[in-house]
Amino acid sequence: MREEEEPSWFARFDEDLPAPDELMPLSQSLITRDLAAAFDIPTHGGGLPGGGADGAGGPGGQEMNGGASSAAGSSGGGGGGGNGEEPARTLKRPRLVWTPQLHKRFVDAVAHLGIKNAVPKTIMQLMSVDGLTRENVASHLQKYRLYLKRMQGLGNGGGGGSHSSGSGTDAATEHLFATGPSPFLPQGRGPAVADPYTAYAPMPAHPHHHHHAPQIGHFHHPAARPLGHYGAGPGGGFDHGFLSRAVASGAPVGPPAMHHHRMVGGGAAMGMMAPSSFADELELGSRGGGGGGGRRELTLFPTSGDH
DNA sequence: TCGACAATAT
DNA sequence: CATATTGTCG
Repeated sequence: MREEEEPSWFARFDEDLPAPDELMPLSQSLITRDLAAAFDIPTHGGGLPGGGADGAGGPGGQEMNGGASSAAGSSGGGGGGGNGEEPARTLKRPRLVWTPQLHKRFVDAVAHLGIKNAVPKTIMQLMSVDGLTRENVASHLQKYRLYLKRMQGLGNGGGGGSHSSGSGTDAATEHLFATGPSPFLPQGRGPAVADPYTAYAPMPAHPHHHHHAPQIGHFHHPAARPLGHYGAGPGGGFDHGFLSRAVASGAPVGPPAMHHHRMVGGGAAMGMMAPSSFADELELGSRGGGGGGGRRELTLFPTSGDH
């Protein structure tokens, strides 16, 4: 029984979630491609991972070819060589690697916003992920919606089937938007929306029909590794994990120069934005149950219907 | 070859 | 802002 539904959710926002655990937005991923690939990034030799040492596994390097990004590269030779400077301008950004963590943030943001405010712009701001642009979110948003739709339309099966069918709503939905109109809603609008949307569920398995390749997950190539809490420096870095914007390592590789958020000119706008807390925890390596061997990692969300 | 993700264009 | 389309990697 839940008694009062206090706005605790956001209260916890600044409380239990600075999560240094995963404060690694895109920088890592972004650089991984262009910069790292081109000249091995100055990961700040210092040792970004502080101790980590966990090898991240190396940048896999996804596209070695020029592909899209290459260009920047300047392959040519000459020119660019030495640039010690960041080609902030005119550089195309590699590609966004939606790592599970990032996705979780995305989902959480959407969940907390409510379908009504779940618009790319707001989501992006709520996420406070550096380098993330509206287009990125928008693109992913549509994918996410499709996924939800798929699940809804199908009644349920989606979830993997494992859980019961039948019943109803997924647990996820429960803590999804339904309750909790954001306290910081723009105009205070927002009486509960209660949208019958489902949320993201970690479906363990899907009859992936064919597909021969082990294609694991999606974080295949990027070095994507949650490690490395960049941020806070030894001196106190950030106040309290508020905005994680600003990449530490020196070079926000990704974002060329977009430091201007344009707030809504309207007025009240949202005086919020600053929560950098989300419950993120990645559960990897599900071993065990499964069984058997069949380790089929799924992509962010299984989009497989059947072709 | 197809499948899927992300970017881009409308 | 949402949707459709294209390109690329897998």
